[in-house]
Amino acid sequence: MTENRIETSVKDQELIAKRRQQMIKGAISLFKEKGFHRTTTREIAKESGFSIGTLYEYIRTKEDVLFLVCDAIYEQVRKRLEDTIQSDSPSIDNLIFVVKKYFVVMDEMQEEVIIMYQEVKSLKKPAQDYVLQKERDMVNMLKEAIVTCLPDTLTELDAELLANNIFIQGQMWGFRRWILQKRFTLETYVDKQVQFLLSSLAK
Amino acid sequence: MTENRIETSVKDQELIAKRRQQMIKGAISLFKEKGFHRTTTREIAKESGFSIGTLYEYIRTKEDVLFLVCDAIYEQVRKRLEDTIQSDSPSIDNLIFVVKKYFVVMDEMQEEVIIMYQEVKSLKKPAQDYVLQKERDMVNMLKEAIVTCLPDTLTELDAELLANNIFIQGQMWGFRRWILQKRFTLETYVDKQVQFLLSSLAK
Amino acid sequence: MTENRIETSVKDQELIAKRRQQMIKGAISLFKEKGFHRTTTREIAKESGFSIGTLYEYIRTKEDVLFLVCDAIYEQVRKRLEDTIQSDSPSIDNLIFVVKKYFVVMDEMQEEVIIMYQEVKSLKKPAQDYVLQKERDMVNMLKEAIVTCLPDTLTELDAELLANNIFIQGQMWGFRRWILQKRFTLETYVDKQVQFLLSSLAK
Amino acid sequence: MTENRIETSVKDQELIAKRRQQMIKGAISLFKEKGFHRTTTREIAKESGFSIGTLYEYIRTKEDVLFLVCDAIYEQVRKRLEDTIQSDSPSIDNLIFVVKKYFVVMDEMQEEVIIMYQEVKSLKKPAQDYVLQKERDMVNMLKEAIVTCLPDTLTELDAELLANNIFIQGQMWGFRRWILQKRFTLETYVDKQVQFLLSSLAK
DNA sequence: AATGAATGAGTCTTCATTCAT
DNA sequence: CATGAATGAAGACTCATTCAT
Repeated sequence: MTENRIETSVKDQELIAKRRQQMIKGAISLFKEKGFHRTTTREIAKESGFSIGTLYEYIRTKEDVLFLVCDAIYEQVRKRLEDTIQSDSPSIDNLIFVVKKYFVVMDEMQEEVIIMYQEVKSLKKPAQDYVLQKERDMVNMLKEAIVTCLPDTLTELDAELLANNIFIQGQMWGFRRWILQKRFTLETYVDKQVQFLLSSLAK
Repeated sequence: MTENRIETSVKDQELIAKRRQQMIKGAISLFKEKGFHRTTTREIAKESGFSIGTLYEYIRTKEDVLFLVCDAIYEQVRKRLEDTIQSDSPSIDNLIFVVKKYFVVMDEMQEEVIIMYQEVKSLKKPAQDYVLQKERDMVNMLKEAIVTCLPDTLTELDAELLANNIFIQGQMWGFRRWILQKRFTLETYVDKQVQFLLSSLAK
Repeated sequence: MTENRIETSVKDQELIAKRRQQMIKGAISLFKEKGFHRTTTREIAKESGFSIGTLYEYIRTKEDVLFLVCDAIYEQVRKRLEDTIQSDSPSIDNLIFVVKKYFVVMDEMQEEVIIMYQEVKSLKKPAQDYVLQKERDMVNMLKEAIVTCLPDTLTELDAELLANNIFIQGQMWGFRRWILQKRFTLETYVDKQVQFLLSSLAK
Repeated sequence: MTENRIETSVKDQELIAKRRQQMIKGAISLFKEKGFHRTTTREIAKESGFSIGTLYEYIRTKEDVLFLVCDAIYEQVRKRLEDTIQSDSPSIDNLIFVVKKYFVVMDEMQEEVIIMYQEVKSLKKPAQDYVLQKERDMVNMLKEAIVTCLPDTLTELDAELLANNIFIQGQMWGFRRWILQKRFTLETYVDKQVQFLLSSLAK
């Protein structure tokens, strides 16, 4: 579930959801452009369409905004991954399909991923833990897909490492675009990575 | 050569080198702890062992410190990688040796790598370009090692992607230690990665 | 109208006018005492009756304060000169009246004039041009008064120079008080200057 | 005599004179460009051709430089005025000659005069008094010239005011060049001022 | 006498946060 | 609930001055 722990002066839950949606959208757009530290709360308020006073009705500190943003991004990635994975017919082809889909999602969410990579460490420990747990969950989803599609082929640990590698390779497509996207199209990148993967799995 | 582009009020080149060394050391220690944005110039000066005025005799802006730090870190990684790679007997075993050594270097420089990942984007475009070029250079070194050790096995592009993957996996060992180092020792991590790698290369 | 070009974070126009009034008053008082460069923004804020943060809600840079001050002073002089000049019965006596009135105004605004003389050059070119134009306007007002009251007596150029001389003599009464006010009362100064003026005009 | 009151660590009087000459020249050049407050002691040292350490061997504080500069400028004006005035044949024509010459000097020393006008008030009281006394002396020289050339025509006080007016008009030629030099050449300015002067003296 | 590296008090400016309306 | 003016702690950077060499 999306985070609820952040205190509010406002009672109306629907309103809170709405305002936070605006806020997250505005903030992401700004964080993409200038990063968390260089973005001011005033700018966030403005971009979100309300006043600085109103902003503080829905959060307690600036860091809350970052938390909300991180949470929202992870949630989005997770949902899209989840939709892809709920496959009924486990097979290698299915795994390939899942991986490819994951890379496409990562391609579409490049900027968001960059935010995560750079700013998560600005969160205080508890919030960071909360967010990183979501990342663990996602890696786990990949791992489950691997295990399901390739039973008896890999040890738990191998599956885990593989899931991690895939997960990272997806993120890096956006994070290291300055080097990767100069030399590869998304398609060739995906194809080649999948090919490496498969051949490493063949006995 | 380490970067010289940053303006100084001081003329004595040796002194500049010495003071900057102090500065970089102090700054890295602080950046590890609290990141670039949360570290003040005064703290950097103090940690470096001189006054704020002296700090500014050797740099122009706070960002210069970050640049110096990034430059120094890359340089260090590059040097260690270079030392490892200059092998005379190209072979698969040699490649494995290089890769393993690279992982060890990354293990020893975890904190520094984290700084790079999080703060490089805080540099202005030209400085960022300069630093990222160093990263490209390093990936290239790995690629050359691959091509040399495995001639006729891979296309240029394949070698490049492989180099990238290895490079990233090394970095991630430190960057994602919260997930990886909970489940793997350095040794098992390295072994398994190398194993995946090799099997993907076997014809 | 008084200058509006300076950016504000505050929207309420009335409040802006009020706060700027406070600010100008406070700043003039400080500039009189220690000059622009030796006055800190904090002092200006305090003297104006609000915090440093509030000060910066109404200006962008310290120089803005100087501009506001210069503008306000010129505006005040101009207004008082304007009130005096709108005469319906042009005559030598009327001119004399205007000149004498101008000297009185200059006497009352000695300190302000000193500020202008010393600090206008600290403004950046565009602001300086804007302010100096006001001075040209005022000289022109005097020139018009001369031409109107003494038609056919002087060439344009002569009138202009005369206007300049009068203008300067007025300002110098305050600016050079350390020499003039030791030897003259305002009254004798004015009388004598007017007398020189008249006799130089007599054919 | 040029000022001697400023303390020095150096003994060699000739050297002091030489270094101060360099210093004054350098400082004037800088003050013309950016004013006293915006010029740093480092810049002064550099422009003077020696190090910051050496600069402080010949002065005690930055204000000392300003004092030296002001003193030097006044001394220069005074000397040139003095040279002109020592006339043996007092007459109206002689007075006219002196006045015209004074205007020419002022034309040649415009920038220096501007410095004086703007910065003298930055001196502390005693230094300021010392410098302003020089100005009084010069006005007095003009007054003496007037009285000598036009005996029995004017009262002391009238002569004094006249001297002041002339003195100021000379200074203003440079100080207000943005308005005067747009409309007058030096020649017409001088001619017209003299003409006004004379006609005001004719009985 | 000359040098220039070191110092740190002082300056302008920003921005997260509060609170009266 | 919404607004936006007010606050002041904190931060980057400058520069006059000193002093060891």
